Amino acid sequence: MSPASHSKKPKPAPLPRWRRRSEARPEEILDAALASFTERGFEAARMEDIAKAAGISKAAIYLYFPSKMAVLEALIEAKVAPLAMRAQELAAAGMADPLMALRMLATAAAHRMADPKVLAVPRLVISISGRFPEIADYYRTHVVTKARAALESLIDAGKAKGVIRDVDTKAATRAFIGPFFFEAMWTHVLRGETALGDPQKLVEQQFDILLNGLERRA
Amino acid sequence: MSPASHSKKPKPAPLPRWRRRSEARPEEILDAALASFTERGFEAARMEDIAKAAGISKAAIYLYFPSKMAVLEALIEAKVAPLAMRAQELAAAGMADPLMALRMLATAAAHRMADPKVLAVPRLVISISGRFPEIADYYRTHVVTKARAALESLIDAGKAKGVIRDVDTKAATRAFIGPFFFEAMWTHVLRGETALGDPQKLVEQQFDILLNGLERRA
Amino acid sequence: MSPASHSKKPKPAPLPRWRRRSEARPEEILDAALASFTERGFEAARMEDIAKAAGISKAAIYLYFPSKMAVLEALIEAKVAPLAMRAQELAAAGMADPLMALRMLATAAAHRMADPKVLAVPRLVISISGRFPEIADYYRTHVVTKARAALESLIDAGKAKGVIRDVDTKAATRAFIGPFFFEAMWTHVLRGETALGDPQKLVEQQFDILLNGLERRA
Amino acid sequence: MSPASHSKKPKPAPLPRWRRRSEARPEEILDAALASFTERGFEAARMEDIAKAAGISKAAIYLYFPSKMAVLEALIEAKVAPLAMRAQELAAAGMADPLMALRMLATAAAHRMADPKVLAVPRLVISISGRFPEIADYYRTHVVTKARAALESLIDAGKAKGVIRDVDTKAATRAFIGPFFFEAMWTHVLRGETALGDPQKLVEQQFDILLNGLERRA
DNA sequence: TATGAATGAGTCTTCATTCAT
DNA sequence: AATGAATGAAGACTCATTCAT
Repeated sequence: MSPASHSKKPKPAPLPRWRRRSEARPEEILDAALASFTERGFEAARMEDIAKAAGISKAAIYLYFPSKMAVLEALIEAKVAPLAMRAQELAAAGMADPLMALRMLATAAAHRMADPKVLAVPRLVISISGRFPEIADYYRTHVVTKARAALESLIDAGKAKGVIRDVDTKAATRAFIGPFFFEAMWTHVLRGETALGDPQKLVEQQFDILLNGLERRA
Repeated sequence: MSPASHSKKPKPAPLPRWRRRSEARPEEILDAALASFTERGFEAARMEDIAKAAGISKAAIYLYFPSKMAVLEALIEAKVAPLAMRAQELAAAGMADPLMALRMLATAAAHRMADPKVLAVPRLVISISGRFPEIADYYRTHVVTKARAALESLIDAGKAKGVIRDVDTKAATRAFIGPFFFEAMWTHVLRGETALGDPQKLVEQQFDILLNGLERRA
Repeated sequence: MSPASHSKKPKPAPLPRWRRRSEARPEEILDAALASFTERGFEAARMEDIAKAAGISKAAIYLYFPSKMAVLEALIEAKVAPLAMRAQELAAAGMADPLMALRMLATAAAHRMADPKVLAVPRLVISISGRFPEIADYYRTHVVTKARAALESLIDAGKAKGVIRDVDTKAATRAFIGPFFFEAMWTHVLRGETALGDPQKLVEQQFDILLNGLERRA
Repeated sequence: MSPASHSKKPKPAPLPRWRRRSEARPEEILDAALASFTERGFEAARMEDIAKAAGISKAAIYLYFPSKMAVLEALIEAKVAPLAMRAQELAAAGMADPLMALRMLATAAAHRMADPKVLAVPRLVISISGRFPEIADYYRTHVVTKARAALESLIDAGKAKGVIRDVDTKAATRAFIGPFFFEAMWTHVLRGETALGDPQKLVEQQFDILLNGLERRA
């Protein structure tokens, strides 16, 4: 799938300065849409609300996107693009000291997770995956797969360097991502109380187990 | 919250065999609804489709549930009740050998996860949590919290017995649940290929890391 | 129109004593229907409510009447029949002393008006007259026209006897009925406070004006 | 009660001529609604019909009124407002010669009664009074009570001036209104034949009795 | 570019009526 | 005679989308 097949992406190139504002419109719409979609779900979100949140009229959305579905697609695409790139950069940068890199990654993730908006897109993807499987595919291919790949390369590097045991790489990836993913869902989706206002603590605890395991050894 | 306020469940006790049918109706409807809700989302699911899937007319649903929302609530409640109980039983049964109990729990979970329907309710809860936070609360309170509690008691038991290191219990719980949850999402929601047709393998790999950690030690 | 063309009027004549009860059914239904129709209007009244009020099941109504409309027709017919007869009796009985007869009629009317149910049928007729003009016609022909005729014959008798001035008979009829009709609407339909708990007082006041006029004469 | 809570009446002041249309809409809708409600009753009237009669689409009604009920309320309110005012004006104007004023009032009423539409609102109120008593209250308070008050002040003025006998004022009011109200119902609701194409004749006859009474005096 | 007005295509929900027992 | 279960048809209301300006 290629989300964002909305045919009217209006960028005729050189526009006078005083029209810059309207160039920002699509993004404003997308932000408003993300908020609405997350809060009420794709179906229940009303174009009118999105418009209001974006500060324009309902009809104006159609100047930028041909349909509600197109807004969704553009939204996913827009929010996804940066992520894939960052994952690869981080992986590359961390080759020298993979354990340290993982720890930094986890710290960064824990900090970002404090912001509920970070989960917005994944939640949205989960909630519409039944109805629009192509979007799930798109998200998997462009985000999750790449993130996993980045992590796997770090882990493999760690194994090569001898600082990581000879574990199953995919399993190690799951072990790394899983707890954070779960905590995020717990906090922001299920609205459970986080034991830890301090993300740093979350990372430490998780890494303690991740690196040393649970079992008491002699 | 008490989801499932469908007021008309008629059970006057001893009905002739050939009328039993109507007693089964609510459950049939709930099953059909779960399928529809998961596949298309709560909003997009049409009562007509649910009815058709349950083999009755649209209007007949309203003999058993006063509204679409009530169907949703009844659904959550019905699917949740058994879970909470099982969690506590398992925990109790495993006090003697907590590590073994955890391993068995993981194995059971891995096996059940092969069935996409197992994720149906959690997915549904995630997808409507924005719109109906009370349902998220209900699910957290009645399912996730109890499952966590059961796991925590096992882990604490392990620590008491000296077979588990002195780790943060909540973190250990996350480390236990997270990877499975993540793998389930990957497979059934994001439709990613599972490397492992064999759930047993998944458990082993995950436990290898969980118990022994990642770090190579001297 | 012939209201009450419901084909299944079930009266096969000689029924065992223990079935008497079911013979009363049609009337109970009609009473319940009148209450419902008056309270909520013909359209808004639900067969289910009528049934409940009559102490039977919804389906049972259809054993006696083929449709909701038929219930309405039977109802009007049933409530109307006695009235026409009484009007003529009263008129006949009053020929000897018409003024006294009118006064007695008014007194009787005033007393009955204390009971809101008396207005039930007229209200019903008014409220459905737009939709079912035949019913309005039926009511006019069988009730109002006959009542007017009875009054007119009394007034004519009074004129013949010389106790009533040579006024327009129809106008006199209006002058007689109008104030009571208006007061009834005011009290029971518009829910206005009656100045008079005492119907007798209403009659006296009205007759004072009716007989003596408003104008002060020398 | 404050019927007519339709929140979206858009009047941002100076609109181009060719858009005035939309300003007239609410009234057009109300007129169409009154016709439909009177003809078929509130429940039986379909929004689609009202829309068609107003020359717009069903959905368009909802641009101006949030619900069918709101249309009803707005309707009552709109039709009621002018009446109350007029009653008071007339009363005030007639203080000098109350008998003449009453006669003129009656004449005006008789003429207006020739138009079936004049009864539309009262009929509507009667037909829904069971279901929506607040509307009956509203109508009583804002129309009937005021009209009565106006008449009563005229009658009291007549008594003060010595041109009207010392009768019960409320009774005199009923005697004045009643016959016209009854005749209107007879003609337009019960579809009875009016003896009088000539409203003037109706007034004369009625006043003959009203002023001089029925009884023959020596 | 921008929008207020308008609508067609739905969806939930209700209810008179029928059916099987 | 009686009823619980079931349904077809209909109606209020919503909303993505289009149109006129």
